[in-house]
Amino acid sequence: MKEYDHKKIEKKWQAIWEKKRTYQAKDFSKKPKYFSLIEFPYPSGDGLHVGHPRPYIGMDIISRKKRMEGFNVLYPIGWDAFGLPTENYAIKTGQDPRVVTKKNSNTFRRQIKSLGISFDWSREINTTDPKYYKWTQWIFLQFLKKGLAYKAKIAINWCPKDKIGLANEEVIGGYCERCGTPVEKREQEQWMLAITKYADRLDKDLDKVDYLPQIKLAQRNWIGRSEGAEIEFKIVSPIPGIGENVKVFTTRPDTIFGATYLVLAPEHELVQKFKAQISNWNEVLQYIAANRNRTDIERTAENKTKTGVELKGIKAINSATGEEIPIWIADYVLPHYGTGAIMAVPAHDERDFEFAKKYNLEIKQVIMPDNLDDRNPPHPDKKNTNRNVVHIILRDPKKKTVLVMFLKGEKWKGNNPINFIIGGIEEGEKELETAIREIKEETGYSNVKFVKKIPFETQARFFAAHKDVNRTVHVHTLVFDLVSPEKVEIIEDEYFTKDSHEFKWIPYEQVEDIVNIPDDKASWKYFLNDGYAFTGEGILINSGKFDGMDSEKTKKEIIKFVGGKEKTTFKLRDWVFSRQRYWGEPIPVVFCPACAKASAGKENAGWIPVPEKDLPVELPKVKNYQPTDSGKSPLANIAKWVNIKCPKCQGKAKRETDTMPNWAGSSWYYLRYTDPKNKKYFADKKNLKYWTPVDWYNGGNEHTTLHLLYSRFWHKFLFDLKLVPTTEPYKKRTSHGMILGEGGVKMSKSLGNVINPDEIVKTYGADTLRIYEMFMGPFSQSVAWSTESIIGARRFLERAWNLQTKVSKTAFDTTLNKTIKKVTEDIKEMKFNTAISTLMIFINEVGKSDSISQDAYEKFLKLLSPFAPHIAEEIWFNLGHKDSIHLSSWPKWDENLIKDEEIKIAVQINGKVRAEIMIQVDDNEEIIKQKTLANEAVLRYLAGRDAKKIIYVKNRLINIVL
RNA sequence: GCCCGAGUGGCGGAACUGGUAUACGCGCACGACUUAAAAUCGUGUCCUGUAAGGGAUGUGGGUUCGAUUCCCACCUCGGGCACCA
Repeated sequence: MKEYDHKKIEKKWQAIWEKKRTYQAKDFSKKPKYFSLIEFPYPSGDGLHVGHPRPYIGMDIISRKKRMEGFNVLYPIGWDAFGLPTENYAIKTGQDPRVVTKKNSNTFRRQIKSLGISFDWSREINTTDPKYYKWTQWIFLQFLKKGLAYKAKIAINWCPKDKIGLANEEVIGGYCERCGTPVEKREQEQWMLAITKYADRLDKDLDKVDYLPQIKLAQRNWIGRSEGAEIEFKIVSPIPGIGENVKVFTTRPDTIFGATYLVLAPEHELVQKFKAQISNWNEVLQYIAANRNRTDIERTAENKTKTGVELKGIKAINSATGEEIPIWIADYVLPHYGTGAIMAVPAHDERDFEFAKKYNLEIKQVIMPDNLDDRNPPHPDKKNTNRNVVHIILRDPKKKTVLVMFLKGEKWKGNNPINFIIGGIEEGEKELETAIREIKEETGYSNVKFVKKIPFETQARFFAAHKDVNRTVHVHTLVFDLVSPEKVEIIEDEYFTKDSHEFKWIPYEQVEDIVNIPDDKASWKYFLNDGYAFTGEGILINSGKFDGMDSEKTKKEIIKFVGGKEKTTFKLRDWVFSRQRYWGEPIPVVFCPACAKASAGKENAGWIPVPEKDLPVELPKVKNYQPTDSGKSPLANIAKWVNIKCPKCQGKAKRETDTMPNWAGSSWYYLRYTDPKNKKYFADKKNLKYWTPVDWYNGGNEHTTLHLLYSRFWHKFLFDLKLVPTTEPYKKRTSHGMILGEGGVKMSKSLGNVINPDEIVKTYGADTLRIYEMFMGPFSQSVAWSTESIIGARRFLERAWNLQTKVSKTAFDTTLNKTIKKVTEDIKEMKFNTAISTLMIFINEVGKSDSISQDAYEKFLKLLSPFAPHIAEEIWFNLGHKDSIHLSSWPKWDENLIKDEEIKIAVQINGKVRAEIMIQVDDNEEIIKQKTLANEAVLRYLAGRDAKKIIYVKNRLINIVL
C-alpha cells in the first residue's frame, strides 16, 4: 500500500469530478430536489482566509449527504462583487474595478476549488456582470412601476474634506475613517424603497419559516412592531392664530390622564406653523439649529442627558382631562417614528420621567401596581373586603433608622408580614389624621413631625390572617420624622396586643431586605430614589370614570373615549437605495425637465424609467473613480453618457448618476442560480417552480437584519407580481460562528494573524483542513484557530488510510451501527464536531483489532466522505469500486444491533456515586435492588441503616436515600 | 442603557428530556521501536490527599433523592442596536 499522499490524491479527484460533472445539478429530475445555499463571497484583494470556508464546508457536508440520500442537489456559488473595498482600491490605484474584480475572483475560485467543495460551478454568477445586473435593474423598474421606489431628502454622513458621502461603517466615532475629519450631516436627494409597506408581512410570515429562534427574534426586533393608538391633542394660544390639532402616537393610551406635557420633535412641521404665537421663538430657533448641526461626536459626548425647550405662548389640551398642558420640543423625540410627537407621561415612562425631573414638570400617577402578596395570597373561600389604608415610614433622622413592625403569631403559617406602621382610614377621617392617631396608638410615640406624602400609591391583595378575611387595600404612604422619643401608653384591642406585634428600629440600608410586603418595598424604593417611573400595568387612579379598572383591559375604551384610533407602527424605516459612487449598478432612470413640468406635483415627477428593452444600463468606463466635488457619483462627469434623449418625449434629458447599494445584487441572487444563463427572464418560471424555495440557507449573524430582511422583501414583492411561486425565499436559516485568530481575537490584516488556507492545504491537505475546521468546536459558535491542533485531524485521516492493510473479516456490528446513527443525526443538526469525534472513536476501536471487514470499512468511508471527500474516494476506488463514493447511497443503521445486552449502571447513596454494578438491559427493578443491596461497597456505606427511599432510573442509575 | 449569545482540565471542547461531569482532539509525562532523532504505537493525565476520603462546570442563593442542565440575584467576556413614545 502506498503512503497517504494528499497532494496527488486531492488534485487528481478534483480534476476527475470536474470532468465528470459529478456535482452538477440537473434541471428537472424524478429525484426530489434540494437547494442548499451559502452567502456568496465578496472577492476581496486579500484572498481567502481560513474563516471563509467554514460555512462552505458545513453546507458541503449537508449537500453531499443529501446527494447520497437520493436528492438532486443544487449547491451553487458566485461573487457578490460590487461595493466599497474594490472601489476604494480603484480610487487609490487607478485600476479598473472590473479588472480588479476579475483578478480577485480568480484567486478566490482557485482557492475554493482546492478545498474540494461540491459546488456546481457551471452556475457561477457575478453581480457585476451586465448580463446579471440587467435583471437587478429590471427588478428596480418594477418597484418604480408599482410606486415602491421614490425620491426623498435624507440626511447622510458627509466628509467635508474628502467631499464624499460615507457609509456608517466608514464613520469611526464621528470621524471620517480615512482622513479623520469630523463627519457632518448633509441632506441629499436619494432613491428610497418602501420596505415599510411590507413590514407587517415580513413580521408575520416569520411564523411560516424554520429559522433559528435568535434569528427570528433579531428580525422581529429590527422590524419593531408596536401596537398603540394615535390620539389628537388640541393646541391653543391666547394670541389668536391657526387652530391646530397635533397627533401623537402612544403605546400606552391607558396612561393619558397622566399626560402632563406634550413633546414635539424639533423638526415637527407644527413648530414652524406656530412661529407667530411662540413668545420665545429665538430660543426655539437656537435649539433647533444646535440640534441640526449636532454631529455624532457631540451626541456621544453629551452622555445622554435629555435637553429641550418649552414652546412658550402655546399650550395643548389633554384630550382626556381637558386641562391645559405645556408643549416642549426635545431631540429625544424622533421625527420619523410614530407621528413625531408624544404625550409625555412622566409617572409611567422612563424618558419622560427623566425629562420632567430635569425641567420640573408635573408628575402625576395614574396607574398603581396591583401587588398580589404571594406569601399570603387571598383565599378563594374567604370573604373579600376593600379598605383605604395609610402606611407610615417613621424615621429617626439622627440615627438613620426606620421603625418596622414584625407581626407575630401562628395564624400566618410562617409567612409573617414585616412592614411599616399600618392603619385603616376610618369613615370621614383624613390620611394625616389617621397616620398621627395610628403612630400614637400602636407605638406610643407622640412627638412626630409630618414630612411628606409619597406620590406613589399602590394596591395590595392578600389574606389577612389576623381577621380571617381577604383584603384589597389602596395604600397611601406618608413619611414622618421622630422629633423626640417620649411615649404615651399603647392602646391594645382585640387584634392589637403586645404579643401580636414587635417594633424594631432598622437602619436605612437594611430596610429593603427586611421588609417583606411588596407595597412597602415599592414605596421605600420610591422614597430612596426620589421617585421612578412605574412602567408596568396595574389599576387606574386619577383617571375619572376609569378609576379602579385594569389598565391593560381598558386601553381600547380609553382610545374611544378620547376619539383616537388604534394604530400599529414599526421601527423599520424605508431603505435608502442610492449611492453616489461608481462601483454599483446604475439606477436605470433619466430625468427629463420637460416631463417634470408636465407632471409637476406628482410623485417622481420627471423621472422616466429607461425602457426595459434598453437594459442593462451599462456602467461606462471612467478615468477617475473619485466622486465629484459636489458629492455626485463620478458618472456625473461623463457628459456623453449622462446626456440622453428622454425616452418619453424625446427632449433633452439626463441620466441618473446614482448607483445601487451592494445589497441590491444579493437580494435576489439565489433565484438566478436556478437558471443562470437565461436571456429572456431573470429565471424561467419552470426552473423557479422546480428549485425554489431554498431548502437551507446558512450564513453569518451579521446579515440577519439587513441582507436577510432585504431579500425577503424583494422576494415578497416578486411574489406579488406573480414572478416567483413562494411567499418566502428560504425555508430554513442557520448561522455559523466566526473563526478567530489564535488567542481568540478577530483575524485581521492589521493584527497580522490571518491564516491563509493555501498553506494548510499544501502542508496537510484539504481533507485535513476540512476535518479540522469542522472538529474545532460547535459550528454555530466562534472558535479560535490553532495551527498546533491541526495535526490531530491529519493523524485521524492517516489511521483511516492505514486500515487498507487490514481488510478481512471483523464486522464491528455494534460500534458501526452506533456510529452510523450518531453521524447521520449529528449532520442534520450541524453537530459536525461530535460527528467527527464519533468517527474517531470508531477508528480507535478498529485500531485495537487486526482486521476490519470490507463491508464495515466501506460503510465507514461513506460516513467519512462528506467530511473528507478526496481520501474517501481514493480508498473507495482502491477497494475496487468503479463509481464515485459520492454518488453511492448513505448507509442505514440497524437499531437491533445497537443495543447492548449487559450494561454498567451507577449506584448513588444520597445522590453521590458510590459504586457501579453490571445489569442485564431491561432487568426489572426488583433484581436491580437486590443486586445493589448485595454490593459490598453499598453495604459498607449503609452500615446497617435502612434505605428511606430507593429511586431507580431505568438503565442509568439507582439512588439510595438514607 | 437595552437585546442576544457564552463562561466546564494546561488548551479547543463533550454531556440525551434534570440522572455516573470532563467523550474526542491538542499538549504534557513515561514506555516500546531506533545507533539517534522524527514519525508511529502503547500507558497515564481535573484538583487535593500516602490512603480512606474530600473538592471542582464564572459567583452567591433556591427547587430536587439528584442540577453543567430549571428558577432568582450578581460578575466577566463576545456580538448587535443607539433616546422607538
